[in-house]
Amino acid sequence: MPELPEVETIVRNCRPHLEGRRILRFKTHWPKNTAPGAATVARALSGRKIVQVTRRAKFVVFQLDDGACLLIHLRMSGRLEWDEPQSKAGVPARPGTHGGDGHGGGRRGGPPHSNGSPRHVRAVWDLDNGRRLLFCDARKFGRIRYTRDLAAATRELGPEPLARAFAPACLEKLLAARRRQLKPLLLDQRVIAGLGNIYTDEALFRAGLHPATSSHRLDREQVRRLHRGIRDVLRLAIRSHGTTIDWIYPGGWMQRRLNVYGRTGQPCRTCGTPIVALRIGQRGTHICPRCQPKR
DNA sequence: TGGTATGTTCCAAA
DNA sequence: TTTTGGAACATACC
Repeated sequence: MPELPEVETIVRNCRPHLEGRRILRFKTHWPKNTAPGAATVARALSGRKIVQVTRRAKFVVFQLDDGACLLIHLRMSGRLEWDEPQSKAGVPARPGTHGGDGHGGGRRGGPPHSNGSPRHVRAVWDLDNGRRLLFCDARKFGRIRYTRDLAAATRELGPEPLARAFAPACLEKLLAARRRQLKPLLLDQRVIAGLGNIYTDEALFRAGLHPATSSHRLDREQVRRLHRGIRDVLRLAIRSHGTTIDWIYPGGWMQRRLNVYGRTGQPCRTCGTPIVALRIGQRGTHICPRCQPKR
């Protein structure tokens, strides 16, 4: 699912269409994943204006005109889409009677829009300009959370790796405070917020570090390279509008620039050694065994 | 059919 | 106490 660069791209894309809009109605078809409860959130959002759309870690954040916030986490397969209200023939958009499950047609191939009707719709925002924003999520792992206290809701998250304040010394401190393998450490949102499986592998490759290295054993130069690797790969991915691997996230082209993720068996772009797939911390992990030697 | 999946969380074991 | 491994969540794709 989307990591920091994909979420950032989504936020930038929908920002001009959402900021200043008023929410007429919010309806979730998957109350289990809506906190603190479908009815409460629907009531709280009704009539509110979206004043700002931002990102924190992998959360899309709608800041509302009463100071409250709506946090959307896409997890593995969530997407934000637009449901265009009227077809040219004046036929109203199909409401999708129950749970928004796939309406038969357009089953084979193609993006969810091939049939004109998005699949797996879990929540809907009706806006004051007649447009409808949809939260679609095949796997139902996504989460929508309403809060009056954004700081409290995001208190557990680590620093933003692209923030100015995130200096090499900051990373050094985070790494030295624990003795964990680098890969699961970097994936831990409480340590650093926003990295996922793709960009963790890519950052470690750029730093020339093996993903199973213990975090407290890096010297200052290695920390500096990792810091650089994280920031460079995230910035390049944002410029590339994220990584498109499968049907879940369209529109990006970072996949052409990946060095190790998804390149098992292909030659390393630096040294030609075939890329190897490992399992570390239950996650598929990709390395160049020559550029990222173990210790 | 079985294995895998861009994520997070909870629990048990080391 | 900290770290690691496994399972669970629910579905689609190869």
